[in-house]
Amino acid sequence: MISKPPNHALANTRATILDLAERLLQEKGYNAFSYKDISSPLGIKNAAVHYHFPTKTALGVATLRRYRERFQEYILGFEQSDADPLMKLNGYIAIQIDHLRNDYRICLLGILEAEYNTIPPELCAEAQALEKEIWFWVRGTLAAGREQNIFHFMGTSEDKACLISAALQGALQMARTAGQSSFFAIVRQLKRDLGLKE
Amino acid sequence: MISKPPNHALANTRATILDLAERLLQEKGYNAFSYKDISSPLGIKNAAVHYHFPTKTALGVATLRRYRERFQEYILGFEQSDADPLMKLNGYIAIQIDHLRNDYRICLLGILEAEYNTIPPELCAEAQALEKEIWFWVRGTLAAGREQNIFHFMGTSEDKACLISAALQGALQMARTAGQSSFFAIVRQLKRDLGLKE
DNA sequence: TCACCTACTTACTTATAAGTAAGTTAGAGA
DNA sequence: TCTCTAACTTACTTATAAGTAAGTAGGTGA
Repeated sequence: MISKPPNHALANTRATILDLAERLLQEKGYNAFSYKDISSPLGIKNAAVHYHFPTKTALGVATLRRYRERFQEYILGFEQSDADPLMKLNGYIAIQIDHLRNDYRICLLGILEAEYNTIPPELCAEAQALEKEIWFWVRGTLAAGREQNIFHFMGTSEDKACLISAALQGALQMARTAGQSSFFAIVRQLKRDLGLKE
Repeated sequence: MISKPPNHALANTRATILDLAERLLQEKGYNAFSYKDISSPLGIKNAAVHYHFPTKTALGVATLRRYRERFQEYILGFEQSDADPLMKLNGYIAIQIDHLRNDYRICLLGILEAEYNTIPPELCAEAQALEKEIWFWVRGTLAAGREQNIFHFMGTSEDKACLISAALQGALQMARTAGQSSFFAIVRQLKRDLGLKE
């Protein structure tokens, strides 16, 4: 028989730690959060976090891995439903809006790249992988949308995918100093520059 | 008579500290650099840095202030020479390329916004001011360029200025994981989307 | 020449971080 | 019932950070 996980203070401590770590990364960055920021709100001790994730590096890698898996599931959901490229793009933008509305969180790639020279190499590798995956999917979505006459733009879908990814990443950061309206200004303009109606 | 500054180890320690602080901010961020990162390469002691800048907050604010002043001088230089809007935009892009080529530095606004929830409020205020100044200048440049039939785009110059600022900020960060080519892809696409010839 | 100021150094304090070793407890399986 | 293990806690260690108080050296002005 498969043994059930023992039920202590939390139903699933490991997953709850990852939830918090992800939020802390997006709100404060890798360098600015500590084990105390995780243990204290969960009502456990620092060493309990170390039990699940021996090092901060391991915690960071696990957080990124899970995020990447979620992203893969998300885009797989799009493939299964027959969403058109505009719906896909809007879905991607909706994720960012969700971050914005949740205490001005930013894209994980944003902080990892900003802190790139100070984080463990394992995290750099995860960031590179995530960057590639997102770019690849956006590129494909743009190419399909142009073929279906939904998007209209000059240049390659490769370049356009870089621009849109970078702009949205920058937009979430900019919102912290310039307010949420600047984020929506950027989304508006990105859509105009894809030849979409207002 | 105005007394000359005494000449000790460095010609101008204060300015040298600010130079280093600026570089450290762009390369590692506010949270990831310490007084040792400044004192050690300058061959002085931590306390000497504290002599010039009593707190890290004060050092951060002074660094940002000087950066803002330099930006003002830079755009003033454009007004005095009669540069056209395209030359101005290219000048702005050239600054970013310079950052990129100098050890993948990123825009100061980029790290400050990424670390926004963890830095002293005085620095947040400086970041807001810088953001406003840059946006205002880009907006004006875009509006002038459109009037002179140099730039072509849909929507307001306000929105377009947000997009271009955010995209370039994101582009420098993205280059850290995706390489320098991704930065130049974004610049290419931004120019295409302004109706500029390749 | 003497007192003073600028630009430091020496030698600390306090706080917080990551990480570890050893002990504890509750349930699950044999 | 007994033992084993997962999931912790307690109690540390070590490193590094920001910041400070007191002392010093060398040039300056009266």
